[in-house]
Amino acid sequence: MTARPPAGYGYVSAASLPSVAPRPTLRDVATQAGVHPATASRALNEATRSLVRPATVARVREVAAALGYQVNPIARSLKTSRSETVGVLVPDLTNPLFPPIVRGIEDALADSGYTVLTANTDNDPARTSSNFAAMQARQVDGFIVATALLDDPLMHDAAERGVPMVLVNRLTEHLDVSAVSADDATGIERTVAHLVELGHRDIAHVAGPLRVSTGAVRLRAFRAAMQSHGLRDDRVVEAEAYSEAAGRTALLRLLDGNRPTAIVAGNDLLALGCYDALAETGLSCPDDVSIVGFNDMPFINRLQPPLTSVRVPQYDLGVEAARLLLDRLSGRTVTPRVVLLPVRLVVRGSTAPPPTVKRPARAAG
Amino acid sequence: MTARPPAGYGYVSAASLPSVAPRPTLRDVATQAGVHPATASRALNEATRSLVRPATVARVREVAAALGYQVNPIARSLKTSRSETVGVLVPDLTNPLFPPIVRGIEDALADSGYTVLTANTDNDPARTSSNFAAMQARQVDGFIVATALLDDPLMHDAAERGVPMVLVNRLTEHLDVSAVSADDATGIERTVAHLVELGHRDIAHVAGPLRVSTGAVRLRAFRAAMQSHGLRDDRVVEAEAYSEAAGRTALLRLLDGNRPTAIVAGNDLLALGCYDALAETGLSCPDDVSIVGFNDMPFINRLQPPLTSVRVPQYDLGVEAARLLLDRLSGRTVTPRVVLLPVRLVVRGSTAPPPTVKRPARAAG
DNA sequence: AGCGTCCTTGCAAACGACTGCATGCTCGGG
DNA sequence: CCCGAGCATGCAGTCGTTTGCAAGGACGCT
Repeated sequence: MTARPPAGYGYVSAASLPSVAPRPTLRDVATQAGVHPATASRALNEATRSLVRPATVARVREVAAALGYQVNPIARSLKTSRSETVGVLVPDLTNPLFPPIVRGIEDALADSGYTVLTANTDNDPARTSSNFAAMQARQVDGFIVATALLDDPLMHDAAERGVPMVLVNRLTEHLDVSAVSADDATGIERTVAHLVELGHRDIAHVAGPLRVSTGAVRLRAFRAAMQSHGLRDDRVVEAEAYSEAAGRTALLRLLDGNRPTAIVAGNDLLALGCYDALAETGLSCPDDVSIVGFNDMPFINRLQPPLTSVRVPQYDLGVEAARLLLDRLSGRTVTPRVVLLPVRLVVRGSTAPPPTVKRPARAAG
Repeated sequence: MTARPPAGYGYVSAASLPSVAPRPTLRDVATQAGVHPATASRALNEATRSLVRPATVARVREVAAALGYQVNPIARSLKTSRSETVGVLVPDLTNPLFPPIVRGIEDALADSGYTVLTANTDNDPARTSSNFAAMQARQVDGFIVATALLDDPLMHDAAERGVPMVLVNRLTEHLDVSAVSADDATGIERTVAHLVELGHRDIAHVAGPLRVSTGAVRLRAFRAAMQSHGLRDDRVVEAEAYSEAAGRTALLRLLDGNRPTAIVAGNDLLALGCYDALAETGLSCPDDVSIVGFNDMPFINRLQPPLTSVRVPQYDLGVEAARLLLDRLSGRTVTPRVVLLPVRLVVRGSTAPPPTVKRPARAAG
């Protein structure tokens, strides 16, 4: 075996091409500035800069700039065991709920020099565990978690050990961690109020999976709201997942009995599924049944009919989560906080007064 | 100042709690297995395993498993100057085109043990540069770039220096890098053929920005297709961006003259903008004007009317890009390749035969 | 029986930055 | 004029792995 340069990098003898100049190291800067690497390090480092004579600082920084020096985050991480990187775990980036959140996180973190490692868990325990472990191994300084499963032992342990962690759009009662979420309860409350105002009395709820915190929270809010209006709060069916298919199935099950005049769907995807179910049953929205979604996904205003939905400030959710984490990382805040962001009911074409023909005993007019 | 443990990690005196066991290091494994760290390293490392006696390998691996040892990627990176990490640059994760691509990339890379660093550039040169630099500093092994701007000097230099890089959904002629893209030309060709078959002759193109490669490619394809049918190929207006607003503006400009019976939009967002413009002008789609989009975004089948569009296999685009990059990183392939993935025209309600009233001289029937 | 050759393993030097400690210098006060 | 304090800087070890080199042992062959 003859010695070979590593393949793939267009390696050439130094004579022929201006061979790729290796990135300058701290030592290069130091030498060129006529100081010891330690001094250069201190001069370049915000926190230790005060230990170095201003003139020296200036000289070092000049040289560094001239050489285009950038610290090697890897070497730094090895020594400091921090990485200026945070891990973001989402179930599925393809779900329109998450991109704005992730975007908000990235924007907010980038301002502080952090970068983001993302992974999709599909809410699958195995994937969650392995992704989480991989991120921990890469020394991420903290986590932002939008995944449902907090039962993951790895994650649970980590949280209890005090690994910085913020939950987005998911709450937990078992664990003492910061979380930021939309004010789902108020959203549901307004939704119910809106429907009641339109004249609905038979209102059903197609709930998201109850093992997911949003599913449980919204169901509870639905019950509370219905009770406060003195209405039956037990017309509820749980969807198996937050998906169109699950929404369709759930509503079909519900329509089997005597049908409600309005449906509060656990989220927009479920609402879309409800559209399908209604279409299959020959019912019309909103003439026969009104439907309200949750999240106000992009383009949902262009559906037929445009969906009334609760707008969740997803981007801000991400930004706020990032802030919480940054506070935690900087040591400013240590006690977990829960932040609820306000929501807004956006009324569109999918909600209308109930059909009066519903009570055939009365006059049809 | 009394010495203080670093804040925020629930630090306690070693006696009171089972203090957080630091992750075992290679040295721990070695000691416990009664070998030198170097041997342990070789035993644990796929590529060097053959240098170690099988019995020793087994012993080391057992101990490693028992201790729950995982290599420290940071230390490894420092030594090998590779990071098992790739950088992904997208303009905006919030644009529904990109999540599936990113997801495909992540899934394909995860299988090979790579993790993904993502950043949004907004197609802004400054953001692009700084993100790119930050990723390079973090020793990413390669890049997958979905951003329009290849003029970025940093990126351009990097590409020429042979930094592994794959373009997604963007092509370039100035640079010799691998790229994977949808077969846009064929998509447009099929679109035009479909419209012609329906009876359309006056077909216009609302093109995406021409400085973006997809904009240019699709325009060229449109011209070619029209010519091949012997039709006028100059009814074209360029949108300033791939956005609904730009699509609306562009079409309004176009409708000023005598109007076409069908519109080929540069992508779905532009098509949505066209919907708006038609609505404002009191025209109906598809009765007065047919519209075709590009990309087949999620939920676009639920619009009013459901949009005929060219389906692009976005997820596969991401997977393929990841594969190309992996090939490159493993040194198997060094010559750049361009991969075009097949597309499919999905016909829905936004396309119909042209209104016959258009030629008032003829019979109205 | 001796010697050469693998094969297996150990040694130690990196990779690049950070940091506790030591050192040398300057300056001021008595 | 001397000494101590304090500031600025240098020294060297360290983080956890990888890897070229060398050494030791076992084995086969003559």
